[in-house]
Amino acid sequence: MSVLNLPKGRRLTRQRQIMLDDLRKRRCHLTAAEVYQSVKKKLPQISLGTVYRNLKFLQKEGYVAGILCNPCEAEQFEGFTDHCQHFICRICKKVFDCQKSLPGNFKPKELNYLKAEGHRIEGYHLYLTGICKSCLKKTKK
Amino acid sequence: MSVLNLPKGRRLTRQRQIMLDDLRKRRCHLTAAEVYQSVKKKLPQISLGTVYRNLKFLQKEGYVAGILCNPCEAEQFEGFTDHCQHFICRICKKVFDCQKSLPGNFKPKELNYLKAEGHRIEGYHLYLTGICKSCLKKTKK
DNA sequence: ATCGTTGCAAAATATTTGCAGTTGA
DNA sequence: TCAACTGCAAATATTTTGCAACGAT
Repeated sequence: MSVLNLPKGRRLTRQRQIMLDDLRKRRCHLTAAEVYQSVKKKLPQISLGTVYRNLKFLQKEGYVAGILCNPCEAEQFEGFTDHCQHFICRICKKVFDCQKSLPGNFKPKELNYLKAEGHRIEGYHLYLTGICKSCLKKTKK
Repeated sequence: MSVLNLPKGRRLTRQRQIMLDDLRKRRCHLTAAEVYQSVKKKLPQISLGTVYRNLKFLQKEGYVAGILCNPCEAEQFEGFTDHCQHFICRICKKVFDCQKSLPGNFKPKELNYLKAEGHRIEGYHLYLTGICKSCLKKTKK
């Protein structure tokens, strides 16, 4: 169970709790429709509208990571906001998670520049782009 | 004028040329609708369908950078594929270009890992996330 | 002349929204 | 209690597609 610290007035509903838990547990990138399908198992009554509304809400509050989606078809969500490293094939659109592949996380000290400008940096997403092994093979044929 | 090196059979049309030039000249992130509006100045007859088709085409060929869009509303395109560094405010969705801010480009030697796996890495996008100065001010109120 | 590309318009998808009923704090 | 939510369904917005005409090689 993830803990949410919501601003005064906003409510922690079952729908939000389950959506967030689900996103975090699955550790992958989901479109709104996929989140809907997934969450429906525990909340058969939930509506797509609610999923959209809550994704925006969680995103605004910083609980759900941006959307990402490089050459991906649809907007996607994931349950982590701090940092992520991905490799995305521009041909097949497949996303390879590099979290474990890359030794050590990217900690750019250049961030100090942005901090000095007065922004608050909370995390980052690194998207490496190119062509994956499998698509390279097909191209060469 | 950007030079395109298209695969045999594919054509370099005025529409594609102008779209690419425009995307590169503007050096910013545009939705398909924005590209359409922008390109229309030079090509009043162009249709939205063509813009969508060509964005996908240019993207697949590697001429137009992925889509990006972190906490952005709609899919966005930009004219560079090699590397980009952005800071995105999760509240107002504004995108700050860090290209000039960050001294030196991010050249992760960890990329060797992916190369060893057989993938071809062509570029990267770094998205720093957080809350911008202006939104921070409003929050504190 | 051929065949990839285009504009147009319709179809398919995806996202947002109004509203009346529900529910968390 | 009661304003913040939700489900539902209708309204919008976005993206894709079929097709006949066009145009680059």
